[in-house]
Amino acid sequence: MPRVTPADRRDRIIEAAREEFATHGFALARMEDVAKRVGISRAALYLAFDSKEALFRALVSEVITALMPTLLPSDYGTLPAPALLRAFIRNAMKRMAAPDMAFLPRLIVGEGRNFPELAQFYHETATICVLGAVERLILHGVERGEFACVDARMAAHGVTGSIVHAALWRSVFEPVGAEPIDVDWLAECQAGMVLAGLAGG
Amino acid sequence: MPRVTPADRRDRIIEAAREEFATHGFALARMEDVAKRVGISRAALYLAFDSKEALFRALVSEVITALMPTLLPSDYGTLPAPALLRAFIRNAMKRMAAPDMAFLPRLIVGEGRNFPELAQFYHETATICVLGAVERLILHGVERGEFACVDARMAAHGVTGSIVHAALWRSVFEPVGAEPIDVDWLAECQAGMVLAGLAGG
Amino acid sequence: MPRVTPADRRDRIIEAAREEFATHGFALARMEDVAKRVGISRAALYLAFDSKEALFRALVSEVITALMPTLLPSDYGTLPAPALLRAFIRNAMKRMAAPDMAFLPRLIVGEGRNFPELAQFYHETATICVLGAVERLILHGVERGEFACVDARMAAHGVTGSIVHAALWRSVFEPVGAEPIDVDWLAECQAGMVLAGLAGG
Amino acid sequence: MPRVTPADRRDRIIEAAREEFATHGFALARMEDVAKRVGISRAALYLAFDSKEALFRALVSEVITALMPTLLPSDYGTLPAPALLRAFIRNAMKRMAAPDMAFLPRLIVGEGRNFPELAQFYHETATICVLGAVERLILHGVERGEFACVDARMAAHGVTGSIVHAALWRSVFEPVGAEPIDVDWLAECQAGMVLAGLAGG
DNA sequence: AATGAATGAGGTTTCATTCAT
DNA sequence: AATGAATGAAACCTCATTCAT
Repeated sequence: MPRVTPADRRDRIIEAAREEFATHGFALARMEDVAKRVGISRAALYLAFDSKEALFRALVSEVITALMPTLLPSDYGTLPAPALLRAFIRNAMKRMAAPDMAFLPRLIVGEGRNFPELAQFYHETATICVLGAVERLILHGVERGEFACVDARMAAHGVTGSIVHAALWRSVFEPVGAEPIDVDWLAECQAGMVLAGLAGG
Repeated sequence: MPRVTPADRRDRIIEAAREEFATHGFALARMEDVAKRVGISRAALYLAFDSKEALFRALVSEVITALMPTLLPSDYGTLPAPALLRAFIRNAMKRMAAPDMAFLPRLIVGEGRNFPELAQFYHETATICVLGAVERLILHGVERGEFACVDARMAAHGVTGSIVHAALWRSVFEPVGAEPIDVDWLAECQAGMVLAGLAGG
Repeated sequence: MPRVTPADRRDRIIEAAREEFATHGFALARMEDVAKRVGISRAALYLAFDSKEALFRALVSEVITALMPTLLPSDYGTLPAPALLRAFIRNAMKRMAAPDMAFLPRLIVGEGRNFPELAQFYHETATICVLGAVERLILHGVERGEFACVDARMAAHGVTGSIVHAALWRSVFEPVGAEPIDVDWLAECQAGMVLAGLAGG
Repeated sequence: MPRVTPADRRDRIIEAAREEFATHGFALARMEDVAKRVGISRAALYLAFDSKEALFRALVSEVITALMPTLLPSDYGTLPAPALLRAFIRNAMKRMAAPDMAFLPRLIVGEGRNFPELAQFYHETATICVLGAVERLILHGVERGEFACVDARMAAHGVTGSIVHAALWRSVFEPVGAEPIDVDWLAECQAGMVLAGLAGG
């Protein structure tokens, strides 16, 4: 039983890749820097991944896969829809804006044109999924008479948009001097606005 | 009287650069492709711009500069604040999501780490400016009793966030198969939600 | 009768070329800088000279041609050979080490490999000529019994070597901090040494 | 135990660089030609040296460093000063005029303006050092009554000048048809002249 | 499994030179 | 006669990737 399993090695490489790709983007990240960060040789990277692209894809996939379960509300029934929605917004915004996650939308946005299948994967796995969950949550509230009848899809866009906005703000603008936002408070305000919009007339 | 003035040439180069940088990002865009698109030699590019970076900066600056005046509401007094805000959201979202503009936030997000001064310029020139204008618009409405007293800054974040969201959706996800959004209708819904949130209790 | 004749123009270009080639050497001198120095366009240079090489050749030839008459002793008969030799050394060393001339051996030495015909021209026109003149002067002295019988050629090498040495010292080493030499005094000492060597046993 | 150690490789590159830089000077030498001469790829050069400049600097430094110990007289005491001086001139002139060394002053003179720190290094490490050694040797002879009291510094200039002269002659003018000089004989004659100059009157 | 060494492909940039005006 | 604008031909350098050991 080896001390360092191949899977461990893979994970350590991906961890290093996260830092490098997050900092420099795909094109400007250097395999050498990834290797240095792991403490192995450049050539050893190619024992675990076929190419720079493959590593990038693996990173993005893994991050998305790890992110999703922590994002979605686990249960739609036990709480009133407004409380559920508020909780989701607070949680998701906090998750997405966390330093180890905020780079993801930045990377997807930045490299989407060069890696369409990644953009697609992100879109299908993350965006669609969250969007759908929020939409269902809203429809669920509508059914139960807790929300007025509105275009649930568009309302969901509003929710996800504000979450991504928080992540991008953190990861793109705060490093260049933007006034930091209080994510909890922003979540609170967004939730208030959305809920007001969803409140029956 | 020359057929092609230097300024014309500069503009044509920037136009070509827009396509290339928008498609490939900074690092993967090739000066040769820009030149080909203009129909001139690579060396001729360097008559107008000192370097690839300089061209990129010029492009971004120019787009931001051209964008701003068309984004902001020109007059805060003649209409009721709710109508004004609704009009702003509709107009700005349409502008930002237009095919020739939606690439901008994508580029800023994607290259912000490598060109911090551009991210900063965008942030200070565009984001702050729009954010401030929306905030003032809301405060203006609050003063006139048309809006309830809320955290105007956070509300403004919600507005700008939804605008950027629309642009990114268009420019990042629709090309990889995302369900197209009806920007007008999204604007309508977002405006409804925001206005509901701002409506006095 | 034009204010600026073509010949004037040619001279002004050569003057500018002297500065640029002297400062940067052939390869690193830029035609644009020459043009700027003259106050004309790059293209105008090509009305006067076929190419950068042609300009360089013209410059070197002209400088050599201008230098020679001022270098050689004009008359071998009126003075005793030792006085003549001393006067030659003093004069020639001063001429060659002057700021507007010291660059010449530097250029010849530096570019000789890339411009063999210039090295050859310099060698035949300047070196051989001076060497021969000094040799004849010495032989003249030997004939008149003023000098001992030595290898006049080798003695002449010593004379010209010290002259070139002074020019290179000035132009290569003084700019990087070498202790400045007093050319007059160096000439005096060299002359003393040479004359001692030539003094009959 | 590798067949080719990194140090070997470095040396082979420097050897190749010597040929190319000696032939073409810094600016016109091509890295590709250096690589070809070594029999490796251009990129491999950059494993050993950071840049063309770095390679050039390394070459010059190395040659200077290798040259110096072989140039200076090792012992000032055992021989009469005149014999010592004569031996030094013969040895140094032969060393400097050797085909693998004569290019050095040529390179320093040619590139000194573009690489001032190399000119300075050469001046401080080689020129000053040799000049000083000769000066001390002369003063030593003066103390012992073997030389007349003259300006030892100027006399030393005469000695070093003639040595450089021989190297430049070999490396610049002989390739373009100059009459070859017999270095041994030239050394003999120069030594004779200098010693005559130094001889007490 | 791991790496030091090597490379090929490619990109930016510079500059002498030309040409239409 | 003069030039602004344009270009083609390099040259340096980088880096993902491979391979012998």
